[in-house]
This record gives sequence, C-alpha cells and structure tokens, in this order.
Amino acid sequence: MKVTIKDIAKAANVAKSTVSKVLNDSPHISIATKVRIREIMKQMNYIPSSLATGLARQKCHNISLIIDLTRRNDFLNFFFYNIIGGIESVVGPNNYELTISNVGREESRDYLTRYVLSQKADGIIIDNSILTKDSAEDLRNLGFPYVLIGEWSGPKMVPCVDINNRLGATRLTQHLLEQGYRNLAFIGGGENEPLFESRSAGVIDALLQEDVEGNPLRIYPDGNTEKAGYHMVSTILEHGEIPDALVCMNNFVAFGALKRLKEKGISVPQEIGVVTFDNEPLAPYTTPALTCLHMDTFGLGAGAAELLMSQIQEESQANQDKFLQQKWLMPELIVRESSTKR
Amino acid sequence: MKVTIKDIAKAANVAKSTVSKVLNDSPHISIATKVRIREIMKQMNYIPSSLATGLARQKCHNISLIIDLTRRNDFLNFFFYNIIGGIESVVGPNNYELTISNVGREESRDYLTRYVLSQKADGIIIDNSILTKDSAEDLRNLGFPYVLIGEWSGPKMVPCVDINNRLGATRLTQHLLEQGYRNLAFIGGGENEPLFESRSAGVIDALLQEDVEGNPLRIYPDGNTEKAGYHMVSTILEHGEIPDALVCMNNFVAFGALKRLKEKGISVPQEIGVVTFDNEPLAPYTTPALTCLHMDTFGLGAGAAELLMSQIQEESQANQDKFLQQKWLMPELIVRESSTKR
DNA sequence: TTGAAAGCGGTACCAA
DNA sequence: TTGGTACCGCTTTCAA
Repeated sequence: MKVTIKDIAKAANVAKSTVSKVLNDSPHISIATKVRIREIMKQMNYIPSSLATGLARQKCHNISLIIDLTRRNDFLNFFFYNIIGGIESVVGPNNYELTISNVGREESRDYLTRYVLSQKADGIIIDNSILTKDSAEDLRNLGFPYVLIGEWSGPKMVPCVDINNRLGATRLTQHLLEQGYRNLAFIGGGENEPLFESRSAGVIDALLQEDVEGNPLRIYPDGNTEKAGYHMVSTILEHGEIPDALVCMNNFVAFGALKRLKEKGISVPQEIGVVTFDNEPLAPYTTPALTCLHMDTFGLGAGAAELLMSQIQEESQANQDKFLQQKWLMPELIVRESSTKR
Repeated sequence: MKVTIKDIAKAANVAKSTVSKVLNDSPHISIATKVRIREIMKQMNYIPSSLATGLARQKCHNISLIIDLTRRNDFLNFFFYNIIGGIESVVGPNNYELTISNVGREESRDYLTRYVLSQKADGIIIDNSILTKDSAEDLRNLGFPYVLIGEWSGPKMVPCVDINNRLGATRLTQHLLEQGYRNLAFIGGGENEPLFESRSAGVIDALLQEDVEGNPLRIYPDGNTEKAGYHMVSTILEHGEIPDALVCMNNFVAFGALKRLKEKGISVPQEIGVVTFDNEPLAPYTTPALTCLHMDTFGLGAGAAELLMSQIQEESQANQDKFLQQKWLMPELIVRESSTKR
C-alpha cells in the first residue's frame, strides 16, 4: 500500500541506496539523478517513514515535555499554552516533534529510565516538581539530554530555565518603596514551597538594599487561594501593626485580599498598596487593577527548548561543558492602580 | 551500548524469537522460560525500543493533537491544559503517547498528508479551525483515524466532539426568562464565526420555545474583547430601546459590559441582567460575579481521545460505521449574582 | 557517481 | 514449546 524507498528505486531503476542518498541530499549524487528521482518521488507521493529512519539513525527527532498533569490549579495550568507554544516555536523549526508525557513524582524515576531506554525521545524537558535527585542522577549517567523547568536545589548542577522570581520580587518591592510604602507584608505561599522561598527572599533583598530599617518584612504563608488571601488580611487587620503594602503570592491571594480590604473600608492604594506576581488570569481585571510582575512564559518554554536543542546538537561533539547552561528570565513590572498613590 | 533483544537471547541461550514471544506474553511459551527470561531482562535493564517495535508492527503508538498555536487568545488558550489533560487521561492508560503539532490552516492540507504518510502518529485529533474540506477528504481517503474538536459544517459527516453550544445557550436563556428578563440582547462574536452562530441560534431557540413575543433578540456582533463589550453597551444605551438582559460571547465581553454599565450607574442584576459563556478566566471574580455556562473542556479532550482510540482499535475489524460517531457535551449552568434579581 | 549488502531492533510465520 | 529466518523501511559502509 504505502510507497517505500524500494518502490522509488524500482521506478527509477536505481538502487535503494541511491534513493536514500537523494533523500539526504548527498553530494555524491549527480544533479541529474537527484532531479529525476525527486520528480518520481513527488509523482508517487512518497514520504519516508519516520519510524524506519528513526530506527536506522537511532534517533527519533522527538522531544518530550514531562509533567504531572494531575496537578490542577498549578502554575503550569495558566501558562501551559504559552509554555507549549514557546517550546514548539523552537523545536518545530528544527523538525522535532513535541510530545507531552504525564507522570507523578513518585513513579517518575522508573518512568524516566524506561522512557529514555525505549527511545521515545531524543531529549526531555521536565518540570521541577517531578524531577528527583535520583532521576537527575540517572539521566546524567545515561548521558541523556534534558532540561529542567523551574529552580533546582539539588547538590549537583542541572541545566535549567526559570523565571528569576527572586530578582523579580526585588523589583516589585523597589516599586513599592518608590511609591512611599514602608511597612510590607508578604502573604500567601507555604514553607518549603520553592516559589515562596525565592519570592519572599527577593522582597527581603530589596528591603536590605534600600536600608528600610526597623520594619522587617512580615510573612504570612497560608496557601495560595482566594480564601487564604481573604483570611490572611483578616488576621493581619485584627492583630498588631497594620502594614501599608501587601505583596501577594498570586492573583487569587491578591483577589481575596482586595475583597477583605474593601469590606473593611480600607482604600487601595491610598491606605494599603497591593501588588502581586503574574499578570494572569486576573490582575488587569480587579478593582483596582493590580500592579504585578509579568512572567514571560512563552520565553520560558522557548528557552528550555533552546537549551535542549543545543545539548542534542552538541552531543556528538563531546562538549560536555555546554550541558550545564542555565537561563534566568527577568519578569517585567506592570504598574497599575493598586500601588500608585497618585 | 544499549541492551537489545539479541543480548537477552544470547544471555538466556535462546533465540531472538523466543525473547520476542516472552515480551509479548505469548501463550506458546512455557512459564518457566518466561520467568527465567524476564528475570534476565530485569537484571540487564532491558527495555524494548519503541522505534524497532513500531517499524516491525507498522504503528507507532502515538496520537497527535494538531492545532494552530499561533492563535493566541483563542478558546484553546484558556482550556489547553484541561483539553490536554483530558486527552492524556485516555490515551495514556492505553499506552499511547500524545504529541502536539503546530500548523496553520493554510499549510494544513500538505502537512497532514505528509504527517500521516510519515507514520508519526496512528491517529490525530485536530482542531476545527485548521481542518479544511480538502484535508478531511484526504484523511478519509487515506483511511486514517481522526477526530475533530469543534463543529463541522462541511457536506460530509466527520467524527467530532464539541460542547453543545446551541443547547447551552438555550439553557442560559431559559434561566434569564425564569428570572423575569424579557428583552434580550446578544453581544460579541462576529458574523461567520461558528461559535457565534450556534450560540446566538441557541438563544433564539429559547425565545421561540417560551414564546416570548414582540421582543426579538437583538444581536451586536462586534468582536470578543473587553473593549468590544464596553463599546457595544455604549452603543446600546445611546440608541433605541434598552434591553433588560445581556448575553455575552465570553468573559471579556462581559467584563467590558459590566464596566460600562457601572459607569452609567445601571445596576446589575436589578436593571439589567448579564450572563456569559465559559467560567474562565473571570466569571467568578467580577463584581457582580457572572452567571455562566461551564464548559467541560477536560471531557472534551477525553471524549475526542475516546472516539479516536475506538477508531484505532476497530480499524482492523473493518467496522467503518463506528467511525462516524459524534459527541456533544452539555455545558453546565452556574448561577451567580449577575442574573438573580432576588 | 552508483550499487550491493549488512545492519538498526524488533515481529511473525513456518519448521522442528 | 522453541528456533530459524525473512521481513519492516531506511542508513551506511565498501566495492565497483
């Protein structure tokens, strides 16, 4: 049924190997035959089988994004389309396919080695929520190209791409300080949540830099939901000193906070300024609209893919040093009403 | 380097074919040898190459989602994570991989036949924005399994899955009528936009059913952005009879509408009721919160995948009739303040 | 510049 | 119940 290289060879009265060379535009084939055979290919509607090519070349021209799809409401959720778009924008033009693989952190180690050994991909991009130290070690031992999305806190270096949350947080905080806010509180997140750690650290960096004395940052880690935001503001207003600005872990926390502040008749941004991370999904649509950090999630995907492609291409050249690249994308500050007093 | 079936055969002192049979759990192999060979496989860390298996079996155990990733802000954008999750939830357990392919409508025809012929997938799920009549015909002629996501308006039947937007719109309208609204206006969308056509048709269905006479639906197709929503409301308020309820094409149109109504001091839901499609990304977070239709996008992906898997599995059985299944998912009404007078 | 043949790592049929 | 062997469709030496 399907037209194969053999059919073309027969039709052109040449050997299979000649056809193969035409396929790969070998310099050892005369232009005349190239033209002739290509014509025949077109007429017979011939397309080489990627399966056969893959087996012969021992690579499948496919890269895989490995994530845990069961984690609903995660960071990935909102930015998935952008991240995928970013990855595709670099692997596509390189003639690589992109496959999505779903696996939980627990099963990931076994899954990864099986995946690699089964030759389902030439390289993988993996979310940091599911890469363990063991699997990172496995991948390294197998010499398999991979890139991590998100921070990595293991002992060994790992090629990874992430938004620079810490510097972003610093930038966001500087903005608050420029606006005259002095008494900051950080709400949302949870202890041991890497995103929380780096963002709160960034806020502290800014306070130290600007030498804002006597007003240490107060931190309220209580989850990343609207409810949590609402609740944290309640707590803050009831006990102790009231801050004049809130840095919120995400849009939902910020939304909950705004809601509670409104109920209490506290004006934003006059009495309390509010800022948050991420521009999606709500920041432009709250009242007042939220000042935030825009994360370049398309760039995140594209950056990861670039790192991976370069690994794959350098692979032959035993250029191991290049494998350890890391990229940090700087978020962009978007100023809106929620933090501008005038 | 890599362990192959040959290595296992050698180590076990049996023929390749025997190992292959163990791999496929053939009933013609004694339990004793199965156990023995499996043990050896484990010890040698053997995983079969999917490339080789694929070539031998002439199928790659991969299904592909084909979309146009350059269409930012599209319906897919917000629901991508859910749709992918839905697809994966059915292909994953069947041991199929999921790949994402990006292509524009213009190049799609060529792309598709190349894709199919190159054996990169055993079946595809394709977005209706890029399937043309020609490509549908091609796929059918090739006898290649595929499922469309979204409505299909071509002459021939095509296996597809979609949210039942028309019935959903009817349900949404019935809710408005139950609340006592009588004078409806439909805002957003654009002529020839299938989603617009089916949704507005659904509203009209409801009006006819309930015999709401003398107040035909007024329709304002002016795009699907916040700005458009804002603008349409301005226009409506300035000219002619003022409706008592607005059905909005999406969350952004509704947001723009709410904004304008608020500026004009028109109360929602007392003076004008507002409802919209989709629960994402804003509906729960506007003031007042929006009554809407929740679309089961996870189910959309899962449904498409199920249809496709059944096609792939029935393929051998020449059971062509089953290929023409269609699925319509019923959206769920979520009632919120924007349309409840009491 | 072209051809022949041995892989790549499995599957599947037929014989033993 | 096992083994031998001819594929699957393309690549890649090595000869001609």
